[in-house]
Amino acid sequence: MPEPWSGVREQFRQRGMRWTPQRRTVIEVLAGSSGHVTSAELIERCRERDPQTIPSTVYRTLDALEALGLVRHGHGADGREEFHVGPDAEHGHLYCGDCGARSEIRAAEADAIVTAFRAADGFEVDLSHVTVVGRCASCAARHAAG
Amino acid sequence: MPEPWSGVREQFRQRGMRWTPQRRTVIEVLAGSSGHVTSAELIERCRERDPQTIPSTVYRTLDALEALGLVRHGHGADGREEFHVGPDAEHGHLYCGDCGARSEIRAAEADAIVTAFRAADGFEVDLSHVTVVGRCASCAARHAAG
DNA sequence: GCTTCTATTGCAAGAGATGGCAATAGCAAC
DNA sequence: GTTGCTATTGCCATCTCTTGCAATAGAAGC
Repeated sequence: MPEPWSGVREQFRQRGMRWTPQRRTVIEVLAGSSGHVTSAELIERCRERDPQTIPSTVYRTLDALEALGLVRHGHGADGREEFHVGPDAEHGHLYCGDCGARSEIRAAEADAIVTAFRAADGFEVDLSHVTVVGRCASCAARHAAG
Repeated sequence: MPEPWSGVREQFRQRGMRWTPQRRTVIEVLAGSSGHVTSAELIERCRERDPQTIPSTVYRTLDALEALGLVRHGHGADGREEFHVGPDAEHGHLYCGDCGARSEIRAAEADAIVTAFRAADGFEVDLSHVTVVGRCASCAARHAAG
């Protein structure tokens, strides 16, 4: 099992949580995923491995993994849940409302956001939970022209 | 009917859309609201005026009003829909994941965000659709201390 | 007022997400 | 291996939001 999943079972046990086949399924699917996954995708892929998969169990497993810091969740532009896997979990997203393009928020912009809020309010932004909606460069240009 | 609702009926008609009792109900409720409203609240208040209110009609009316630019919708921290009413519709939100406190993003921070993305990607941020999640000043302090 | 066109409604069905609760099954201890 | 505690599961109910479709009812023209 690739990092950061190799020690999950022990992490669970150390916290008095149990290692179940259902959780193993979810974690195997996550280990085979990269970047972002929507809940629907996750459930779908879990069902490929185990057709008996129950959605609420998947959601609860994800909650548990989030408590362990192994995944983070955020909400996409339509408000539906998305999960980020792995150590590069700390990033937000840009979403173009016109063409649907998605990209990650880069360090420079991220810093601008975090710093602006920290300075003004002392508010500590949770970047992984940020989805910024708007219009990407090409759509903005097309819109301005046409 | 207070601004910006006084001319809604005409705006509807000019676009070939119809003025119906159901829409009137929704608009009256919106006119009596300020700031943010969740869909659930709206439906609830519409039912107080007209117990026959059907949720899907409310949602479709809100879509129509958004097309007219009279309301804007965004997604709260939990991904559920929220509507902003009136001319000050263009603002984002801060949400504290610890204590649940909500506040509006002020002009200074808003500028920092908009400018950062415009400079870096040419991305035009739709502020009204931004909800930033994190930890408010007092919760951050409490967390750092305890 | 009556007719006609068609935007809207009401309803039913469905997907996504979440919580309660009884039954199940990890796993630690013997 | 067996026992006991209780974290989890599976299922059901609920809530939010969306879509399709037949029936309804605005509103413009006569």
